Amino acid sequence: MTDNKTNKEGRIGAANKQLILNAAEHEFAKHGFKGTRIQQVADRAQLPKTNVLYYFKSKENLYLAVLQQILELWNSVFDEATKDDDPAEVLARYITDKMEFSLVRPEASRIFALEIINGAPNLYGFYKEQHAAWMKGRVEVIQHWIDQGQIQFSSAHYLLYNIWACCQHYADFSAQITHLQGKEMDRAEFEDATKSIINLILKGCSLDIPEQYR
Amino acid sequence: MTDNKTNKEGRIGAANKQLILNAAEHEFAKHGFKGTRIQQVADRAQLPKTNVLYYFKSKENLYLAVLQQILELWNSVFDEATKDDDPAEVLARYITDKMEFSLVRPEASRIFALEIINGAPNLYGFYKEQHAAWMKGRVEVIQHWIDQGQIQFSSAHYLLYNIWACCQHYADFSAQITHLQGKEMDRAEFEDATKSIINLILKGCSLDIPEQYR
DNA sequence: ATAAAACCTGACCAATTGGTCAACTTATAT
DNA sequence: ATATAAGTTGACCAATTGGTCAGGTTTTAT
Repeated sequence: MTDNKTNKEGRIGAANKQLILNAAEHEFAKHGFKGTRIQQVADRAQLPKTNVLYYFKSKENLYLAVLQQILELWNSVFDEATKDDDPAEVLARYITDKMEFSLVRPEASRIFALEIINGAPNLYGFYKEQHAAWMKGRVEVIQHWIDQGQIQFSSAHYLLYNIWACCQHYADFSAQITHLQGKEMDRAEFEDATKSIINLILKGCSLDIPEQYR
Repeated sequence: MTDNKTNKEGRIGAANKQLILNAAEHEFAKHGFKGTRIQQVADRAQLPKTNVLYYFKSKENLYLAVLQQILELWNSVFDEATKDDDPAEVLARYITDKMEFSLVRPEASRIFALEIINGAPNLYGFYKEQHAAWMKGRVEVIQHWIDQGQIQFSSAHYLLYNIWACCQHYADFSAQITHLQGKEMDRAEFEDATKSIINLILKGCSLDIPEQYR
């Protein structure tokens, strides 16, 4: 007795859905919601347009599915850090995780950025509260470190914003960086950039940089 | 003898063009190029759609005009800084200028970000070389400071990227910040955020923070 | 005064595009 | 074996939208 029994979709459906989601992520990242054509998604997935609409009832539905899939990957060990952890270790690891995501899933990062720039109309409802709760917990941990004098920074909020900004930048603005440097950043350069952010943030907090992140 | 003689457009045209450009900046920032409807721009400018197309031949033309207008404001005293200037002063001022721009022209910042995220297809040609030349000059100045031991940072490029990222963030992600803080940032908070970035970058470069930016 | 240029706009069109539908084939459970 | 569900797809449609055009009014230079 397989799980498929209770599930409406068979194995073909599951495979095709993933194919379509990947194609859609690519197209939405490149053209935004309005700019993306279902036909283009279908072409990239090598399926007829009608087939795309068979699995995802509408364009909006498809977009929401893409968003949801992205948010499931939006994790880091930082999510579970407590005030008893070492700030330098935790922050350096968080920056590393975020930069890794910018490197391996730049399109997911861009979709997220586009969504926020547009005022996050589609994240409302299934992400808003979750995100606010996450933020509250993380701010508490950081604020504790600040209060205890373990790190020096004016505000836990601004510290997090600055970390996000720097890491997100390498995904969102990769076109600009590629142009300015004459070629795409490779993994080695990404690691240099990661170190530069770790150095910046940790020095900014008056923290020593752990050996493994130097 | 006025300048208007040689100019194709009269004073009415100049005024209406500006009205349309402002409306277009708002719409493009909110919906992107594809998502923006000429009709919406016209409504916002309180003019008939045909009138918009009378002044700007096409949607693309209108968009390019908006972009060009934005780039004209993209200036800072940093542009003219030389290696003989004081790094702390110059960097603090640059951050202040960029944050001021994020505060007073967030929509312009967002259009720029959207353009870059989409691979900057429209900036090619009339901005690409100009921007690369600017970057080259600025990197030279910063690299000189690094070589002379005046500032400590691994790479002039990454330093600039990190500054941009932090400042741009407050314009592009204002929806997220507004949501997380429960209200829009006011000028006082913007100044706190600016100080936090100055503190971060200057400490990251092992620089003392000038009195006026504390 | 008057001609030319600039400005204005309602009516219209061709192309695009998200989505529906009905007829069909393939897979799967019993 | 066979009925039922899942998957497939070409034909088609209604709505949207960027853009044209022709005929008008207003502004401006002389």
